[in-house]
Amino acid sequence: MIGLIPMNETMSNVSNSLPPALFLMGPTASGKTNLAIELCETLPCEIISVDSALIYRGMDIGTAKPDAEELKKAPHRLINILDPAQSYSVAEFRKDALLAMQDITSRGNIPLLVGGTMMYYKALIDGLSPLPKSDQSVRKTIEANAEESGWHVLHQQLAKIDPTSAKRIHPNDPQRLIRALEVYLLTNRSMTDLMATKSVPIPYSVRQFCIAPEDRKVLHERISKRFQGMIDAGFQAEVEKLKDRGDLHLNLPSIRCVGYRQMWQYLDGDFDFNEMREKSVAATRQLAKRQLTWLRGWKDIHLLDTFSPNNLSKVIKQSKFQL
RNA sequence: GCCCAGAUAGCUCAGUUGGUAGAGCAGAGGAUUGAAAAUCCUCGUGUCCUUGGUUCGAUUCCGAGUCUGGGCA
Repeated sequence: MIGLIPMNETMSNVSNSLPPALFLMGPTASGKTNLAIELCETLPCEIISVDSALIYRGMDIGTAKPDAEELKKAPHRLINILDPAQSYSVAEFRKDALLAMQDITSRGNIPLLVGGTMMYYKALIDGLSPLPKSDQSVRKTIEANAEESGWHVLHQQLAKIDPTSAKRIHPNDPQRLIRALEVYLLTNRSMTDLMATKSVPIPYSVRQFCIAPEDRKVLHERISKRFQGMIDAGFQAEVEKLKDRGDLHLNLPSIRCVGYRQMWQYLDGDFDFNEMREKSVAATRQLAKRQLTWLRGWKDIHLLDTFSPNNLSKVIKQSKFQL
């Protein structure tokens, strides 16, 4: 087995006894997938996807999922694991990813985690608190209450049972409000209370890399071109097929994915094709912006030269790690 | 060629009974614990098309011009 030994002081604060793992992060359309596949050609790596959209079967074009040829070259774990009617969670991701990492490590290879879902990385690295999983019926009850008395009243209720969370969560943020109330209804304990404990951090010596754009404009250009490419590749037909099933809708996490939501609304007649295109591209830019917000100030991360991730040796040299 | 309606933020537009203006979208920054490609917070100075006139003062009223729609020839 090949070990990666950190040469850089700032990144060597991990025990040498822990197995290595590589993380490759970056905003959407930055070229993560290509770089990861290249890395696999030279390093004994196996890829684990860190992406909340690639998990869905039948959502290929709009998620920029690696194609069959790429997957043959470099298989990705944690893609195509769910039907679009289902939903995933950060806790399930952490569990699945750790299992996959363990499997890869046990065979003497290095887990290479690639993707842009930053909360998944965060939870994987730092661990999660022992919170209950979501419960649809409880959520329905909460939503019905909100419908009746308004979100502000629910926020006031939260302030009584969990003042710390209420302070943290904005009254206009229904998603987090529901979650905090749900946790209390399911456990009779406040979210703040439960968050006092956290699962152990990741048992790996993690090397984190980021492909960051030197210029936002360049990324915007890539996003726009990529969306046109998706349209040319039959994105509309892909969404039509999902819509024709009849059991999917706009409230599902899958259909809320960037591009899918807008195409769905276009098919509903909410706006014309051009508007759909503009809204989709804008939503993708906004996604990239949020990803960059996570990345800015991310600890122990090494920046890579964005749009020329061509040469593996260069990457390794830049990474300040020695094989 | 004539008539009518427009011309205000990157875009779509509102508005100022004359005291130099504000929404939505886009954009920027931030948050982020089982939906996260989600959800939410904060951020608005721009020759108010040009040019004459009236006025203490015009983006606003009047005239002319330019451009863009629509109608009539």
